[in-house]
This record gives sequence, C-alpha cells and structure tokens, in this order.
Amino acid sequence: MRSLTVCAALDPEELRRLADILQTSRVEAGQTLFSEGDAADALYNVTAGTVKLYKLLPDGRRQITGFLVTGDFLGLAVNDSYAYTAETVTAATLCRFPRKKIDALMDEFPKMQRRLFSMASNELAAAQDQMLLLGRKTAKEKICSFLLMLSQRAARRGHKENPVYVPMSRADIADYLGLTTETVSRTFTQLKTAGAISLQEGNKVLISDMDAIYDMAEGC
Amino acid sequence: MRSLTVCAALDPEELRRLADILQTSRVEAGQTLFSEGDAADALYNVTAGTVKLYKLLPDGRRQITGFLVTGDFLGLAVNDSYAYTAETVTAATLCRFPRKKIDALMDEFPKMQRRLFSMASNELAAAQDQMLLLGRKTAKEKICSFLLMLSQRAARRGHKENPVYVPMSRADIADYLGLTTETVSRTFTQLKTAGAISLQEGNKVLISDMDAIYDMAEGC
DNA sequence: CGATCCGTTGAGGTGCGTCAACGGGAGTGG
DNA sequence: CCACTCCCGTTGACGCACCTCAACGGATCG
Repeated sequence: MRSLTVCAALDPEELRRLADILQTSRVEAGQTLFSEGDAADALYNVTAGTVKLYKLLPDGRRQITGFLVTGDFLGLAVNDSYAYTAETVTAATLCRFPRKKIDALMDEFPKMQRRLFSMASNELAAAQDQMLLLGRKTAKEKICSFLLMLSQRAARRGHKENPVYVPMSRADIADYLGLTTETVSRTFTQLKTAGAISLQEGNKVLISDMDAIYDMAEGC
Repeated sequence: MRSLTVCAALDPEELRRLADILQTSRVEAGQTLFSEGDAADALYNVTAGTVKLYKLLPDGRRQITGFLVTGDFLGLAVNDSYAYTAETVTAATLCRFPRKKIDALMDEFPKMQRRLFSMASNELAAAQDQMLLLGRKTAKEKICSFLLMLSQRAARRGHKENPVYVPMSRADIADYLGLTTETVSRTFTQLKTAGAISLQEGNKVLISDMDAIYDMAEGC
C-alpha cells in the first residue's frame, strides 16, 4: 500500500485497520467521481494523478475550487451531500473510504481525526488565498500566482520546482482563476514574450525569471 | 457563561474545564484583534458583534474573506502564525482560548475536536461558495447573494430573516465581494429602483421581493 | 482525409473601475 | 448655537481590462 498523507501520523495498528476498509481504484482522465448534490457516502484520497473540484451556476458558468494531487483528500461534506463535483484531469488512482467506517475510525483514533482537521485547516488557508486572488488580482497576477502555486506544490512533494507540469487545459485554468480561455492564452503569450516563461513539450512551463514571476504574482 | 457554539456537544465536565481557560473580553468597533503574520497564540470565539477577516496585497488592495458573528470561531492557523488580519466591525465580545491549552483539551476531549472539525468543514464549504461568487458572478448577483447570505444566517441564529441588518460599510462590502464602493452603491440603487429592496433606518435592508433576489443571486 | 478539440490571435464591445464632485450626518471647537 | 472638518454614501463622466465573437492552425482520431 502506498503511503497516504492522511495516515502519516498513524501507527501500524491504525494503518492495518485503515487498509481493511479502503478500496483502491484507477480512473481515466475526464471521469466524474461524484457530482454536486450526490449523497456523500465516501471520502477519497488521491494517490496518483490530478483531480479538479468545481461548482456550477444554473447557466453553466463554472468555478473550479481546487486541483488535487497525490496526498490530497476530497469528499468532506456538510449535509451528507457533496457541495461540488469532482472530475479527473489526468488518469488517477484513488483510495475510497466509506464514510460510515471512517467516522467510526475517527472516534477510535483521535490522531487520525487530528490529522484530517489539520488538513482541513490548510485547505481553509488555501481557500482564503484563492479568494484574494479571485477578488483582487489582475489577470497577469492570477497566472503568475497559479504557476507559483504549482511550482511550490511540486517542490513540497519532492519533485523539481521548475519546469512546472501543467496538466490542465486552458479552459480549466480559466475556470480556476475566474478568467476566460482567451485571456489565459494571451497572458501566457505576454509572459513568454517578456521572457519570464517558456512553454515546453508535454504541458510543461519553464519559469526562466522566477523573481519576475514572484513580483508579478503580488503586483510589486 | 454564554453558550458557545464550539461547546454545544460537550458535557458539564468538559464545559467546566473550558471555562477555566477562557478569557472574555469586550472590544469596541474598528479594533484589530490580530494581524496577518502575528504569532498564532490563541483561538477566539465571537459571542456578540461582528468581526471581519481580511488579507492584503503589498499595494494595499484588500480582500475580506469573511464576516463572523456570534458563535463563529477564528484563529485557525497553519504555521503558528495567522494567515489573515481580524478586526471588529461593530463592538464585540470574544472568548479567547490560549492555543496550548486548547490543544491539550482537544487531545483529552475528542468530541470537542470533532466539533471544531465540523465547523472547519462548514467554513470550507462557505469558502467554495465565495470562490464561485468572486470568480463567476456579476456585481448584481454578488450583492443579491450577499444579502441572502446575511438573511439566511440571521434566520439560522433565530433572528428574523427580513429586514436584514447590514452593519458593515460599503467599503467592507466591496472588499468582501471583489468590487468597489461605487459599484456596491450603484447596485444597491439599482435594486432599490427595481423595487426589490429598500434601505431602512439603522443599517437595515428590507427585501421586498425575496423571489427576485433569489433569482438574481444565481443569474436566473 | 474529414471531424473534432484545443490553443492562439484579432477586432470590437462592455461591465466595472477610476476620478471627481457633492450632500448629509457626526464629531469638534469656538 | 453655529461654523468647520471629516467620513461615508451617492451619483456622473469617462476609460480600460477583460469578455465576446470570430477565424485559423495544429494535433489527434476514426
């Protein structure tokens, strides 16, 4: 079994119990794991690939609230129903924990609950950063912040921070940053022309002037 | 001692222990409780009044990430430092829990930790709604969503849902919705002219056409 | 080799921001 | 009691960052 972030703080006994209840599954790109409003009967942990979460308005406008990668969990729900849709961006593998069983485990192992709480706190902080981005940053600042987020996340997972792997489409990036695909594309071109980045094979972005990207992410 | 939302699920013994460590304080309007980057040495629970949380960009642009009222808690931190500034909107009373002591209590009383986790999950869901608002809604949709949020929150706390008490300034509303004060003002005027709302004495907004506000909040 | 999807680029429009002015209420001081 | 100032909300005129609509090229696939 792959090491799971949720489980990092657990002892062997707890891990064994967890392994008993999880189901691992492989999902190809572009598949819906669950939809907004579905009964929230499970918690998921991403062990490979990228997953996006999004909410829709009645007329189809979409806001992507997060891109999840290895170690992230999804499926926290409020009223026993999911508040967002989850869809794979790339092929992915996930661990599925039935909610009833995980609730029971949380009572039994406070350390696990604490770990989940800590992860939820981190997500809350990330959500607040994203609100600042959506409410107050310009298109260029949004794109630079986005690239930096991906870079820093890759570094934290032990991958190289540059070039950055950007598996999602322009449409997904736009719906994450509150822009249109055209504006995303134009802004990439601007940054390319300015010599701050260059686009490479395989959906990779080379940040050639990291300092400039840092400054532009915060409007300095 | 007033009943605290964090404590709703606790038994008398737990409540007594909690009462031992909390400090209650009265704070007037416009005071800063703590600033972004400060050492996060305490958790707070609002027992009266309204508090706003915000983040700043280097050039002064501001994003308010939430307005907290009675029962809400604040002070969750990631790296032992606060990720946002907290400031009172109206005069308020708060309970302050030193972090070290609350951490110890959480280990002792899993029910309390569970309650905090559940509140964090709710905040996460609210944050995702706010991202949809900031990234994809128009000014009119934002204002209508905001009024509905205040109305529903008042109802949940046992107050009447209409008229809605709006204690915050146009500038605060603007920084919460990703707009300018002028646009907030103009949009209120539009809604007033359309007969959907009317402004009353004492910072109250009467929603005269609730259905219209509902529809406009989601772009129907 | 047509069909589809995705990213890019251009031309033009617009919703909201910017800048400015004004009026009312609250606080202050004479 | 009356100036005077400050702050807040409102309104108008104008500009622009980003959206909309459209066209096109390359990649993938049957």
